[in-house]
Amino acid sequence: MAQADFILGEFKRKLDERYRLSIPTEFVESLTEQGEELILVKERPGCLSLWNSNQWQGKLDAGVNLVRAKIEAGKLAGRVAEVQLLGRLLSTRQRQIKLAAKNRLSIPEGFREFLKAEPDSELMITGAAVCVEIWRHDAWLSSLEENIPQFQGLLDQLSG
Amino acid sequence: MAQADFILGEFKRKLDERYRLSIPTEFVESLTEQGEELILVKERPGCLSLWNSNQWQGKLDAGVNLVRAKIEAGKLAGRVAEVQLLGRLLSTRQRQIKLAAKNRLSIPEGFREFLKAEPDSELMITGAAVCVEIWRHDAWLSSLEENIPQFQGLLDQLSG
DNA sequence: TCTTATTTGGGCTGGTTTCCCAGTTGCAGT
DNA sequence: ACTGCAACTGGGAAACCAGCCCAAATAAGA
Repeated sequence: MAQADFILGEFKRKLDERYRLSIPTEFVESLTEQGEELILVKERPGCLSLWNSNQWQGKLDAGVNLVRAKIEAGKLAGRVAEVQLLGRLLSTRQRQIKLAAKNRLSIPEGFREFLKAEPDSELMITGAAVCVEIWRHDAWLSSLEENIPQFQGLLDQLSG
Repeated sequence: MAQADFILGEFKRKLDERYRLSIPTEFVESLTEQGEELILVKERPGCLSLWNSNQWQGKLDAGVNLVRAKIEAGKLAGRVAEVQLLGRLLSTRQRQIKLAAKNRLSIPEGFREFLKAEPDSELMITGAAVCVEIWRHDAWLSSLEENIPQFQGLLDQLSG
């Protein structure tokens, strides 16, 4: 996996009647070595994201460990309900998956409802720099409309 | 590539049934050394622009590379969502491509819809000083009608 | 007019993507 | 525990598409 490079590009794919779709080889190669597991995540509505395990763990562990440490230190004693919620979200939000032959991903129950994609519908698979995202087509369009104008500002902000 | 010279001229070309068209040698030579990659960009409706990678770098990649470097250094760990958004926008807006033999460009899926050009339709390929643009014929005409009157003013403004 | 270069059209091939079928697993009801 | 239904998995086959190449047609130049 070429860690340094951004994952970029967009592809249209069709969900088959068994809720499976094939991920472009290009993306699979930038995400993972052959055979490795991937992490499928519910990050934003109308979209599922696909991460390299290690990268995702790094991103997640950083935050979770902090919380854990705080709990140990008794600093979150009064906020048990919130910690519980966090735990609940951690449970449903992500799942380890493995691609089948021909880079085929079968979207698990639970993630289907979240994506709200019907069998036979068109999906957009796009590179999002650090991960790959699978969008319901209409959600993709509206997300673009909303965010394209901010492009330059965002770039300035991140690079500045 | 003659960096100093403006790229000028216009040519009519036909999109074949496989969404391919040949770029005039003259343009290819001013854009790039043989074999180099080019950047295809959705900049304005009805039109795709074709840039030299390095020149595009000046406009944009400089910033993008900065972001990339920052990520490597772990400086954007807390702003992954923004990086993702940036990646998403980069994915749809631009794409690295390579010309096939005979300077033939095949317009990728995704850019076809943006250009809204049917197979067998007429396209205008025009020099735009710093890049080459590929216009749907009708979009070209209306863009001309709109902008020609401003020519003198623009020239004065830029030279003054 | 003849030669050369450019543009356009189409064939072929190998890799992707989609479709289809069969075996398997898991669950529920009897 | 057995049976039947439904969902999931896997693999093969067909369809599709992009890239590579060649050849005809057209334009340009000598």
